[in-house]
Amino acid sequence: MERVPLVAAANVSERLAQPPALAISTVIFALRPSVSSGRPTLWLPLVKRIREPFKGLWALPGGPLTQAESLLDAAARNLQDTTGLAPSYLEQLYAFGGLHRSPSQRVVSIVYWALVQSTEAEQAEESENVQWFRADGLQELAFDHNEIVKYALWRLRNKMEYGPIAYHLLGEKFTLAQVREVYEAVLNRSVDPANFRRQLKQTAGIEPTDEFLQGGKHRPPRLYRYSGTNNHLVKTHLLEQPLLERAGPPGHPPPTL
Amino acid sequence: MERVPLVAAANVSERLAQPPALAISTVIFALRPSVSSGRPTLWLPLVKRIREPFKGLWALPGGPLTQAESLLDAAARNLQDTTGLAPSYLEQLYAFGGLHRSPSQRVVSIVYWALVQSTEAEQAEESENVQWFRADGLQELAFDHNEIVKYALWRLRNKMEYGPIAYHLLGEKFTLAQVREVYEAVLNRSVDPANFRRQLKQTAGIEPTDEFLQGGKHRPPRLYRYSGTNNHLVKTHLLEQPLLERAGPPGHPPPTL
DNA sequence: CCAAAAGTGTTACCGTTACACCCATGT
DNA sequence: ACATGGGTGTAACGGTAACACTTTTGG
Repeated sequence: MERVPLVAAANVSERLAQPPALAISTVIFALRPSVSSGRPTLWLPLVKRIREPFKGLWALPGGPLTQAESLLDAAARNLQDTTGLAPSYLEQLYAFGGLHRSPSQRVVSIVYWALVQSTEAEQAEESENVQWFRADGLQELAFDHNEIVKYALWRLRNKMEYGPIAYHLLGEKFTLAQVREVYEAVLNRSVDPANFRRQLKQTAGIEPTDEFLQGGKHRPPRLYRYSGTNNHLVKTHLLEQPLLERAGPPGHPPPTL
Repeated sequence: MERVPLVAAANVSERLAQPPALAISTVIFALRPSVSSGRPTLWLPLVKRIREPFKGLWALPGGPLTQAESLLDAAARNLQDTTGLAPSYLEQLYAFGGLHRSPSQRVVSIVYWALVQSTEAEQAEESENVQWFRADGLQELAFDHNEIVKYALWRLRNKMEYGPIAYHLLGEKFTLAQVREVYEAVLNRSVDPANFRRQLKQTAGIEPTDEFLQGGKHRPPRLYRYSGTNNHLVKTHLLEQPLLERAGPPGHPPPTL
């Protein structure tokens, strides 16, 4: 929400003299069962604009950056404000600073993206002005937010292919099949269960528990736990380059809006 | 409640009311022959601070974001301003927004990183207040700029392992051995010439010319040309996820300063 | 006993790595 | 001729993909 104190009837020269406004927005992903198939799919919460510009359209949660907050804190806070949830993973996506992103004023948005555990996501608040939508096939959003979501999705998919982040969409304990479902949902392709299992077991940070998931129709699968630094929420630390995390910035940063 | 000496006579509440300042900085890489070995190594230009804070220390080139510029334009401009050069590659690195990056004022810096062709880099301007330094083993810099450079280096190295960016450090035409030298210089390890050659030839976007580099002591190597979208300088385009560019955001974003 | 998911074993495939070898040129 | 980097051939290695197979549960 690039809401900015409308600068009343500011004349042009005055507007030019002012620095660009700075806002934080967040793309929040969570898994929810699809209405049709019941299988998990990606959803995200949006906020309805209650004033111009783009009044009535849906937009990413966000707000101005206040003096006392770091960028990360600001992102976490507006995640909390809109959904009532705490992120399981939170990372900077990109800074969007095109000249005409907002018709009324020059705004630079620093956008974060977050993953929320599915167990918590069920309790997420909804209201008249906050609703969840399927991440694919979104309607037209305010500002350049369609592009931003598209880019966030690309990042999520890209990262899921090599990084240990799928767990952040699940609860504390999970079966390997559930992890596989996450991959299939996010990457939108089927994955061989046998090979997938082996790859996961090689991956450090994923530990078997003594528990098994009961209540299924078949052989009860073992539950696992993710023991990677749980603070993936906050300080992704000081530039050690981990083995698995190939990473690198977006091969393609998004259009320079 | 730390006392901040600067900011003239601004009282605290006034400072809190102001939005954080927004600045653009750029980490500019170019290859220059090492003084000792003569082999190419990574260098970058820094600017000496002529006022507080950190007066006398070296810092990344940068400045405030003006109303009329996109983020990318601003980065390109201050690259031009400090070195007199045009970037061959330019990409957003990260937005740094920690609370105490600058002692006097809250500043959010959106940092870009750039590659400059070695042919041009030779003509780069130097002066009392602008000098080039070897990218590794830098002295203490102003602000959090040591961290930023460290992160930019990590990104460069990471990207070089899978992306077609080495060419941006060379001239228009180059031998495969020169490309290999770039890899060796940046990644700091030796690369098998035979295998490297084959990998490059598979890579799309690199085309042989009819010319050969004369004047060497041995068999003249063929010259090649990079025909990838040359606008890698500017619009890295609309989110097509290319095959080679695995990419994904920094596995680890830098410390949230 | 049967269906279906959990979990294991095995093999083919493919890209990378290591390194032996030939080619072309200046001295 | 010979030293040296340019350039090609080839075989071992390692990770992934495909898929047959065994195990364990509920019905």
